[in-house]
Amino acid sequence: MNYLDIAKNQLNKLLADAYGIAVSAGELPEGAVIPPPALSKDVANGDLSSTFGLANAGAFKMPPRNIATLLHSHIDLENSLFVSAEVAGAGYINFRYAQNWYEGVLRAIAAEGDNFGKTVRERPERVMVEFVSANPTGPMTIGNARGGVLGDTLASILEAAGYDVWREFYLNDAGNQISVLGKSLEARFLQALGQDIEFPEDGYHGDYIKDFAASYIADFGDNLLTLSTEERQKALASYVLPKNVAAMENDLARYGVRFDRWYAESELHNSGYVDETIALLTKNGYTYEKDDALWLESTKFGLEKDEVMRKSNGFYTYYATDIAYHRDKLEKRGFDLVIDALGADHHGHTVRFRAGVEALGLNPNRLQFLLFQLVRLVRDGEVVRMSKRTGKSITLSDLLDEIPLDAARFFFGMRNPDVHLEFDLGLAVKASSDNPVYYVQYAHARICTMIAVLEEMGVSIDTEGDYSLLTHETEVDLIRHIAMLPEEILLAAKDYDTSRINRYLVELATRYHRFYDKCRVKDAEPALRQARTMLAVATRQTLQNGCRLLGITAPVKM
RNA sequence: GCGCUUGUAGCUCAGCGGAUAGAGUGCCCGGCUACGAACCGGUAGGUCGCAGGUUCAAAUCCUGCCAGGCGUGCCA
Repeated sequence: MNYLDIAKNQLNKLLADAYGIAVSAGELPEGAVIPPPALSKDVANGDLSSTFGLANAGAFKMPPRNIATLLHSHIDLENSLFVSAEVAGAGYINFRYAQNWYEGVLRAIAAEGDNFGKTVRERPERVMVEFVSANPTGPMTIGNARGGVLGDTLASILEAAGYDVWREFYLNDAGNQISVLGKSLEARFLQALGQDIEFPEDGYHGDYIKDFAASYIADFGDNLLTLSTEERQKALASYVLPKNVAAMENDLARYGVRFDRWYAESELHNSGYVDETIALLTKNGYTYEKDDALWLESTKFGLEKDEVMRKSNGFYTYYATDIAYHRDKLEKRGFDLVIDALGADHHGHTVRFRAGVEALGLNPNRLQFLLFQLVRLVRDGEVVRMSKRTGKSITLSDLLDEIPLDAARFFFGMRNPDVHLEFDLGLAVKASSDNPVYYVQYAHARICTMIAVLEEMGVSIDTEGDYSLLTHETEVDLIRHIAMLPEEILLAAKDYDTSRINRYLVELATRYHRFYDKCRVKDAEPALRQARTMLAVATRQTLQNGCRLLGITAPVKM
């Protein structure tokens, strides 16, 4: 249950009713706007507040405080979730939750358990999140790591927000990069066999190419020497591709990321779906031929220039294939919404993809993007570019060798996607208070130990308490914060900003630590002890539900 | 040049139309005979990049500048 939302809705109605009375009494003119009630930043100003007076000052030509006072005189809090309403400041009306609101929150969590925080929709929209989609030509990068966490967590959050979610990895196993891979492998293969071959300038220079060539020779010797260059490159690429895909799958699984499907680009080609899609674009009248190439009139859809679909050498561009892929997602498979998680270095794709979708006659708004900025690794205040151990650029698997999984997932997710992420390697492995992961997990472990002690004393964690005894400011504050989880999930889902949940959990842990510091549980009077125990249980549940969304553990002991 | 994006405390970042701009970290100070001190509390620290504009109200919206990042291939 979203108790914040329930309170806001009720408050809206109370305000509308009061306004109706004021209008019929001739005290206020008609045509007011009733702004949605907002959470007060400062508890001194109550829990929810209305800016009705301020918002209508211009229209009514009355001082805001007078408007607020008039409206306030007609607000009836009888049988509501609020205990008080008062006019304050320049013209605010501030409301305070009544006891039954707090009790409702705690009862809801006890009843909902693992489902607390979720929103249920009658007809869930089908959403695909496509993420990582790293090139299968080499190891995954730190950028892929951030994309992996953001995509996977967004998918989880969308599920919790009531969507039917599908996770997909688009595997670029065709096209130019595969032929570059073949060329690079061939050069390394021949070099390893003693031939003096120049390495292609546009080839993949990483040492992993040498390693693969060596591993091929170890497995099969020099049997490719008799083949044509083309066949040799193909054979080497086909040898490496599945190995690399398996390695990626393995690294991602280690990272807690799994996909419903790895969609191979080659399928789009082999099935003729790319041909068919390009034919459709032509039929829609948006293509033309020039310089032996086939062009899309993308300028008709807001792009600066037209784009090539089929190159003069007869091959499709990535763009043509991507349009087919998005048609497959939206039209063939019928997802209501598709979200592509892209690194900011690919942000140019967003307008191009939308243009392609629109040229197909589909609504481009069904395609959305989670753009994230790149990652800067830092250790001891210095930017880290290379792996200490290997001297090469740091890969996802290097990172996982060094950083605990929970820390990696938390750190990659803890910033708003559109800000550059500074990843502090030193901090991530630190088991202390300044590490936010441990701070959150410590709160959970602390609750677990305390509850174990209480149960030994015979305190039940299955019976309700007299929640009206929870009146200390740290108790009340904790409950208020617990109640916000469903709303936080909805906001994170709406903005594609999963870092809200990271911040929420840190805040929740803070509220719990404060409560723990100020309010003894074990030594309290039995009735109060019972109520506080149930508050701790509710906090534990909320921490668990939040951690599950982020894909991190909530340990019983640390 | 054009497009996207970011500029908030020493550092890393929240806040994105409402009441005195917040947190973590770092500096300094204080708190365990205790259900885990991996915790809590306090002091100090800010022309919210700059300049205009809209509004009862601007860090938040609009415009123009300045600075950083990214994009602008018959690469993907």
